[in-house]
Amino acid sequence: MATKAEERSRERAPLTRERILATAVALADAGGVDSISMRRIAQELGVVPMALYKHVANKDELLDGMIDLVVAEIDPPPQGVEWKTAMRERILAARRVLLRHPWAARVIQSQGEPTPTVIGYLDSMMGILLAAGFSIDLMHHALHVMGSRILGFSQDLFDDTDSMPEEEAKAMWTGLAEVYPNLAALAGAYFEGQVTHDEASTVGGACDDQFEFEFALDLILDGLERLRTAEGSA
Amino acid sequence: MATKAEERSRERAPLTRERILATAVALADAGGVDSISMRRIAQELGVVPMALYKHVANKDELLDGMIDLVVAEIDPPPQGVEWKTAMRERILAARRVLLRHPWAARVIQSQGEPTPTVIGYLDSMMGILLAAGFSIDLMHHALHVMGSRILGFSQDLFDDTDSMPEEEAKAMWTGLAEVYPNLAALAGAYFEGQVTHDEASTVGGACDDQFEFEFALDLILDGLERLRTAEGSA
DNA sequence: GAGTCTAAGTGTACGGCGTACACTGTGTCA
DNA sequence: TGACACAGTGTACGCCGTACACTTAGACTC
Repeated sequence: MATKAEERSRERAPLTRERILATAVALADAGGVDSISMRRIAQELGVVPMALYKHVANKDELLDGMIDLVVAEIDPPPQGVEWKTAMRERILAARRVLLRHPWAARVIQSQGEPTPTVIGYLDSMMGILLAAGFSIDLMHHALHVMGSRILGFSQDLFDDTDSMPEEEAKAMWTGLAEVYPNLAALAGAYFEGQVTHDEASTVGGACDDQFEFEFALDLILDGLERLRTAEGSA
Repeated sequence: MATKAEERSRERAPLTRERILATAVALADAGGVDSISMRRIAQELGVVPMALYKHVANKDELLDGMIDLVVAEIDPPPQGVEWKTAMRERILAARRVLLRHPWAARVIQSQGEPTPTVIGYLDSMMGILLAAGFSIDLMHHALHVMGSRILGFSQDLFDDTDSMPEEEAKAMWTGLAEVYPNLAALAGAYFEGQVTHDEASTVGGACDDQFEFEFALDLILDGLERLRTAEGSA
């Protein structure tokens, strides 16, 4: 009967939780979060929707599984460097992963409870702080200060004018500027080339996300470092 | 014919965009974000679902309208105080509003473009910074640093053990602590009463959200103040 | 008044969703 | 050989947002 099984597996690999999750992630990478539906995933796997439920309890659990897959991609923290560098590198590693899976930030936020994998990640972050001599109290505050940034994203309220034709971006900014005086200042500076950001900004966008992310990250890390040394000397 | 109109209005006020939005907000306040569906809102108003579409383009626009209603509740910034105080107060005012409408943070984040009302709010925040002598560049960075916190929330990854029976909370923490060594430290401190937070913590929760929010806010504001004065002297 | 025009509210219907539940088929082991 | 477990199927239900064609009622003109 091996023949039949082989034939079967040649025409279609058996369904597994892993295959389902991988397919779901690929689908989300390609088409955004809206393209993950149980029906769509099943179709991609050449299977009837209800088949998925033999390997995954429900959609919520599937989303958790997808998050785990993504978080597992984050490189471990570098060893033998001071805490600030370790934390900085790890967070930027997380950011790189989340940029590869742009849907993940939103899904992580909209899921209620963090998955064990996420908790494990947080735990290792706590480890870095405690090893550096942070008190438990300050470590606790530190996590709250960093908030979501610790996972490599910081849902901004404004995407600025990413990937918009220059002409259109200009029209938008000046349109807005008529109503909002302070936004006008920002827009003006942008079109004078006055706002530069150290590097040449990404493809003409008004705002280099990566620069802003690191700027904020460093401000926060420096603030925490000051508190840590103050705590140590007290 | 006034009689008939009066009779009609006695039995049911005419449908308006305002009435729809107010009902939607009330519904969300009462039952969370999942209880806002076009059908549910219509039912609440004693009207057929499609009637809503005469006053609201689609569900997305309805959500935008709800956000506007909420953002409009935020008190204006105090006048005649230094920038840090003004910003702090305004952000805490925003937080108070968002605590009254717990669904709003999630909705604001999941809507793509910010509404004009939100942009107006951000613009007034920019005004505070510019008036305090921030350069346009630093003002821009500052907004990114504050991120969502500027609107009074900071989607945390962990809700700690809010509103959970003490017994259950303890079991959860110690259960987690077996697998996650650093979390164990936090749990230990909590149950020894070692982590105190200045005030008595809210109804026995491990973690006083308000305290954490203000701690993070102040750390960030202090960091920005340092950058501002450094910039001024350069 | 009679007739027309407009806009508010209705009713029906479509294609999507997650998933409950009863089924079929196939491989394993007694 | 027959019992059993379990992967995958098929059908169906009750939600969802909303397109589109309709009735109805008030306002406005002649």
